[in-house]
Amino acid sequence: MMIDIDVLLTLGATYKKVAAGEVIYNEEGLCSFYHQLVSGSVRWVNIDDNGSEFIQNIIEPGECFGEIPLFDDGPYAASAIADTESVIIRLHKSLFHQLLAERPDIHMAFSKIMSERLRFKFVLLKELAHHDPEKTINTLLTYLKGNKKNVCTICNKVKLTRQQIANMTGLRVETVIRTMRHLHDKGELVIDKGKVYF
Amino acid sequence: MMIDIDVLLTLGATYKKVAAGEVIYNEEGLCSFYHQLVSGSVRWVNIDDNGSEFIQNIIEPGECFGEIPLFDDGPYAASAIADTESVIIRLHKSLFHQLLAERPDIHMAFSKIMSERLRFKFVLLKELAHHDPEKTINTLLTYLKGNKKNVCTICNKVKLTRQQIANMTGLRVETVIRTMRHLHDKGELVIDKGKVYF
DNA sequence: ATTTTCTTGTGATTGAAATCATATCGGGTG
DNA sequence: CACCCGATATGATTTCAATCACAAGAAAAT
Repeated sequence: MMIDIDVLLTLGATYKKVAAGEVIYNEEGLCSFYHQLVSGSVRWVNIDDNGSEFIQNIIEPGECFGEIPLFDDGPYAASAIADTESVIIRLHKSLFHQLLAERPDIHMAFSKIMSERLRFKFVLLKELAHHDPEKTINTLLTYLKGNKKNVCTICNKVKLTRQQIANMTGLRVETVIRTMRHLHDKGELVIDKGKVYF
Repeated sequence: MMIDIDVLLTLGATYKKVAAGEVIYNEEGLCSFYHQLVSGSVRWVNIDDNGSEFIQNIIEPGECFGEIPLFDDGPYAASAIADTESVIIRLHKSLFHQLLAERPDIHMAFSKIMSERLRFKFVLLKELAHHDPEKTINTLLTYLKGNKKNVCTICNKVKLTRQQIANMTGLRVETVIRTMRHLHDKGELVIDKGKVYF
């Protein structure tokens, strides 16, 4: 859990319900709110001219998102789109800064989150630069597993569609499918009803 | 300038001189210090099994580096190597945290730096995923120019070797050379004595 | 229940960057 | 000054992911 919901509500944060597929904010837009996901699923994506998506992050309940412009005052670095019907809680930027000033412990927790996200980018960037699909996918899945991100609530394994893996790595679906078959043959993962469990 | 040097010295920070090529700390190593570059140049790199380097960042005087593990308590995400003879100033991790607690303004400035670095990773990651060398190089150089990073002190243009660009983008030198010749022919940059000015 | 859409799946072809080879240039060093 | 090394330069070849084409299964929408 990022920031306690009661704390946010006390300061005047408001709930917002978004439908599946709804755009919460757009890349390049200006930012006036701190966002935290209460329930559902939100993906953080860059969409290019041909409509293809690069997934920067898949946000789970309790996590914040869109935090970059809260500090550097630039535009949003990526769009946020609801994967499923979701509830988010929003706090106005100025109140958010007030909160950080009053609660150094929350500010520190925030710095930790930013560090973790930066570390994830370091890892993935290094891996993408190597142009080795098998290593890239393996590193991504291992990282997610180690950080309990995008894990199936029932079986405790990382659960992503191959399309999502493709969109997180810049590889094509076909390449991901073929590469994962390799990993599957080596017994490093389970494919059940088409879905990947790592 | 990141943190005022006098503030650091008052808290007990110490100077350290490193020779060109010297490794300041190694990837995967544990972190006990806040690092800030006083003079010289430091590159922040991942080195793979075959010895090829991926440059995460080229640090200039006044900037901090190696800050990720200060917050998430993991190992260093990359190695720091001095490009030229450099002077760094180091503050013990515990004292650094004490400083942040005492000086919310410094903590906030730090959050801003982290945001900017995270944003840079977002931009580059999205670009690498597209597999378009010309766009990747153009985006990298435009970003650096916009943020006045790695800019020539005399002519105010971004100044990098093509090898460095290759190491920052995961492209091969030959590809960068060929691509930049294109950009040069289009008049978008200047090549002088082999060096690139954008 | 049926249509539509998204995802998986697989083979054939292509294209662009990686790789290999080799040479030259320029800065720094002993 | 001569030497060396890193960076630039360029052509030839290779390789492997992208692309194309097409099919079928699963899930969501109507």
